[in-house]
This record gives sequence, structure tokens and C-alpha cells, in this order.
Amino acid sequence: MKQRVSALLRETLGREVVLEKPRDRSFGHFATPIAFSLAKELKKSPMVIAQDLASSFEESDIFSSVESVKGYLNFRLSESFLSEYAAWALQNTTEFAKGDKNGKILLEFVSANPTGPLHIGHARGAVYGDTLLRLGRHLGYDMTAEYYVNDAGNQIDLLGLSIQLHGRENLLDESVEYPESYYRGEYLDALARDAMEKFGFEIFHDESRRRELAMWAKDEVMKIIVKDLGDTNIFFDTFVYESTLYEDWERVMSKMGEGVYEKDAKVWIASESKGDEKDRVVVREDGRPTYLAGDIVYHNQKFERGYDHYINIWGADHHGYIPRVKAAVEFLGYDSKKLEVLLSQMVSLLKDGEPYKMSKRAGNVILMSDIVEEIGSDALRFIFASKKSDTALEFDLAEFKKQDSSNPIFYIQYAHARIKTILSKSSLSEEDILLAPLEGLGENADVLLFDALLLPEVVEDAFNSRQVQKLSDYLKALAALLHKFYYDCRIIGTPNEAKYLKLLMVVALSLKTGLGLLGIEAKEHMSKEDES
RNA sequence: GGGCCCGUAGCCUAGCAGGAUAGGGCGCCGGCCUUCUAAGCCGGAGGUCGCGGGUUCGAAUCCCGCCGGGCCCGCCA
Repeated sequence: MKQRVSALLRETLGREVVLEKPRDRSFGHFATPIAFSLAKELKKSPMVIAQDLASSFEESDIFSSVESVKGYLNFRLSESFLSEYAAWALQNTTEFAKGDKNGKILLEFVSANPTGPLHIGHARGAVYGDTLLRLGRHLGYDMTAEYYVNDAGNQIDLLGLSIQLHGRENLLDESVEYPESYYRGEYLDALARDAMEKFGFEIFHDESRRRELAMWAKDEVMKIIVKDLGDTNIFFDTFVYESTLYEDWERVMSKMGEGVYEKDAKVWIASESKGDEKDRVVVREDGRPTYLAGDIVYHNQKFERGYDHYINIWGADHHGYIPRVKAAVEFLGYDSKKLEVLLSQMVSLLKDGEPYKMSKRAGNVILMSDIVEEIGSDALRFIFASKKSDTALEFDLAEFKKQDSSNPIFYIQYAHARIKTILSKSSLSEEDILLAPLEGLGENADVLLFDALLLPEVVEDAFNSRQVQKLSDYLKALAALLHKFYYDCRIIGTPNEAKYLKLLMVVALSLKTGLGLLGIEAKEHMSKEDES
């Protein structure tokens, strides 16, 4: 819709024009302050320019009116244009708001260590990534969702040892002491039980088999992680295991050429010359690679697989890590501008205004699965999709358990369910409804129709800006318009029944499509649950 | 000390490629069910857009400097 308008403006005015949505509906559907920027070069007042420009659109059948007001150019789309577009959308529901973008994008997200279940911070990155994935795919991009499994390094040994300690304590009744940095939590007891069944109790004392235990355990933990993600409608296409990457190390190192060097019996990357604070060690004195080494091989592998663009979603605490990975990418001979790192900030939780208590059972973290159990996947997804991912977020669980307008997810789903209910109560056939022309609707209905048809622009904007909250905000606003329309306007049994129902079908389509892009199911009907 | 993010009504926030009276929501106050689900709608009070400069016809938005908060600054991952 906006593209059509933009194209027409470009054609008529011979230049690219900024189009915005006017604050006040009475100004029309779209507006541009173009006359202000032209004022200087034409040496005329913005009012006069806007007047002149407005008159050059008189012929267009897309617009019903083009007016100049205080220097702004305000456009009002014609009913026939909106009506045609709406009819097309209802005939092609699965195509609505889809784009024709090209390009292969590799999106890496979550990538939490396979040493324990996901916590609430992981959940945010997971939801953010998955929402971008859905948006990008809807727009036509060929996107791959990838999880990088850090199954090498100290934390894996620590996982093995932690299970041994849990096994000794809980299953063998030995008294053990957990040093500060060991893994804790209920899942370890379960892993220890399974380990005893599989390997026998000797496994808890055999230091030489710790690695074997750990490699088994990380696969078990990954099963938990994959399940938690699946419960939130998040699915990955590929998993890349760090442990499989190192065989490629020699080749990758030589590929970096002068980007790496030896000093003090260690191998360093010359990242300082590429904007990092200092050079970094990639291989320690004892020959063990650092975490960065794995990431270098991994990113080399990513680029060798040949995508047009790469997006990584990292926890904000890793932001300092970006320059060194970008440096490595450049040493490898690739364009680091193709690698985009998005950050997902901290999450803190409240419950009824008090800080949410971390449970000992969970190992003093807030588990994603606990929160999903408490408020549901839909609410969790909506919360994380409602705020810029790179801003710290604090939210109160209680707010998302309420069943009224203070809970935005219920508010939106109620709007959708209301439409479905009213459609089912009408005696008109779908055919009758679809044949009705969307004309002469009146102001309220016109606003609703236009907003419902705005979804494509919102989707594209949300993806391009990587700000998924634009979609959730849009859905909230659209739901509000629907509720208002519903209240103001009697539908069934009026002469306008068919066209109003058609309008509502467009709104429902927009809500359902939008919710789907947020990974949330649009409910067909809602029944009030007992408050208990 | 350096880097990144943030500072908008009692609380949570939108807007931040400069543009028309700073939008919402929660909470608070007051209305609306013989009408398709009141899980809704309408109205009201509440703002020095952290502070100070600068750029501009125009700054919440851009630049500089402060103040305040969070995160990070490992040969951990």
C-alpha cells in the first residue's frame, strides 16, 4: 500500500519522499513534510510549495484527496483503492503482508551452553530471534535458524564433575562439597539418576570417564533445551557443535595469514589493528584453544557456507566480544559488515511488585520453563516482543495472569475472538460478505479498514529496523480500534451487515497474521475462566 | 579509567534517519450492560521529555559537557 503511494509520489515529484502517518486522522492516511525541505532550495514558502504539489495529484485514482495544510501534504486514499486491496487480501489470506525479498540470511540465536536448562534471559533472545525469523521469512528471505552448541571447553568438564557430585550426594549418600562455580539444580539430580542407570554407579567416582559422562550429559541437556524452545514455538534448522570444529583449526589459522601470530608461546589474533581494544589470545601456552578460537572457526564456516547476510543474537553481556569476532571475520577475508550482532538485554522479574524469587531447586536462576508454565507461551512471547530487545526489561508476572484489558495479549485475542463470534452469529454466507463493496463505510470503519491493511508496512518496518515491538504495538492499537468500533456500531441486522462483516474479516486476518508472526495463536473464541 | 545500553506523569513505556497539540498502558477518579462476550467502551486528573549549552525556520529526536542507573572490560564460556 505504502509502496504504491511512495512510487506514485516518486513518479510525480521526481524524488524520494518521506511518508509518514499523520498523528491526527483528520489529516488523511499519509502525509509528507516534503515542502519544508524544498522551501530552502526553491526559495519559496512551504505553504505555496505544498499548494502547488497538491494540485499535481488531482488526476490520480489512488487518492480521493490531496491537500496542503500548513506546509504538509496530506493524502487520503480512495475508497476504491482500499476496497480492492482488502478484497485481494481476503482472497489470498496466506499471501497477505508477504514480501518478495531475496537473500539468504543465517540467523544464529540462543546458543546457550548445553550445561543446563534455559533461563529467562535466554528466553528473551530466543523469542526475539524467532520473531525476526518469522518476520524475515514472511517477507521472503531464505532464513536459516541456527544454534551454536558450546560443547567444548571447561564448562563441559564442569558439567561432568557436577553430575558426579550430585550422584555421590543424592544416590550414594556421600557427603560432598560443591565449590562455588559448580552447576546446581534439579536437572542435575535427574541426569545423575539416568547416568547411574546407563553407566552404573562407578561412573560417579571414575575421573577418567568424566569426559564420557559429560558428552552424554550435554546431549541430554540439549534435549531439555530443545523441548523448552519447542514449547514456545521456537524451532531450529541447524545445530553446529563446537567440538566438531577444531579439526579445521590449522587451515583456518593459515587462512587468517598475518591476522594471527605467536608470542610468549601463545597464539594471538591481531584484533587491535581492526579496532579491538587489544590483541587476544586464541591458543594458550598449553595448546588449548580459547573460546574465541572456536568462534573464529565457526564464523569461518558460516561464511564458507555462503549466505548474503549473517545475524547473531547475543546476550548484552557479550557486547565487548563483537570487535574481536569482526576482526577475525576480516582477517579471514570476508566483509564484516555482513555480520550483524544484535544484543538482547537483561531481564528481571517481579511478582506482585516483589522481586521474583529464584528457586534453589532450579539452581538459583529463573527457568524459562517455570515462567512458561506460570503465564503460558503466548504471554511470554508477547512480553519479549513488546520491548526493544537491547533495553533492559523488568516485568511483573502478575500483570500477565490477569484476564482483562490490562493484559495486552488477552486484549488482542479478545478482539480476534469477538470478530469470530460475530461472524458465526450472522446469517449471511461468506459469499455474500465477500461480494459486498467496502464503500460508504463511514469514518470509524474507514479508519479501522486502513489500519488493518497497514500490516504489510508494519511487518517490513519491524524486520528492517530489527524492532519487533513495532508489530506488537500495532496489534494492540488495531485491537483497540476494533473494540471501539464494536462498541459504537451495531452490525448484525443492519443494512450494512455484509460490508461491516467484510471489514471485520480484514481486521481478523490482520490480527491473526500478526499474532502468527509473533508465534502466538489467534483464539477463535474465549470463555471466561473462573478467577481462583 | 574505557566501552555499550538507558533516563519521557506515581509506575511501565511509544516516538528518537528533526517537523502539525509528546501517543499508549497500569494505577487513581467519574460515567456506560432490555443491544452481536462489560475479558469491552467513554470521560477526567497527572508531563521542566534527567540537567546545561550548541546546531536549526523548527530539538524528546542531532552535537558537546555534566548528573543518575544497568551491563561489560579473563589466556571463563
